[in-house]
Amino acid sequence: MTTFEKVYEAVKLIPRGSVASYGQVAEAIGNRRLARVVGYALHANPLPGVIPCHRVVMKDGSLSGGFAFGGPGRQAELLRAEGVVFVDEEHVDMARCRVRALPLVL
DNA sequence: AACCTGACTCGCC
DNA sequence: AGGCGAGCCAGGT
Repeated sequence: MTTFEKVYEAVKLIPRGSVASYGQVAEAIGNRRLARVVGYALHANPLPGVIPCHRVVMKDGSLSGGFAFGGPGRQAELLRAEGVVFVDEEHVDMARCRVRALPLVL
């Protein structure tokens, strides 16, 4: 099981209507410091249609930026469609929508 | 095969 | 309080 695959597994476990920070995903695969790799993993091989990468945001709730998958605002659009609360146009309300306990991926 | 870099996060200055 | 460096992995040059 490569680190990338673990990342994908963890991200797939994020429940609908919730978001997780890169750090949380990294934590879920056993290493918080892998946060960077988590982001790179999603960028390198998004496995379109399988991995809800729109549910992964920075720890302060900010989205990845306009260069992510569908295009600028696409991520926010998808998240809102799932009922995720936004504090502003590009910041998720982490206090409410962040996953409480992301299962550990082995 | 080695080096650089990239959707991050935290700790130290 | 804000800026910078370190730690992690994989893929391209």
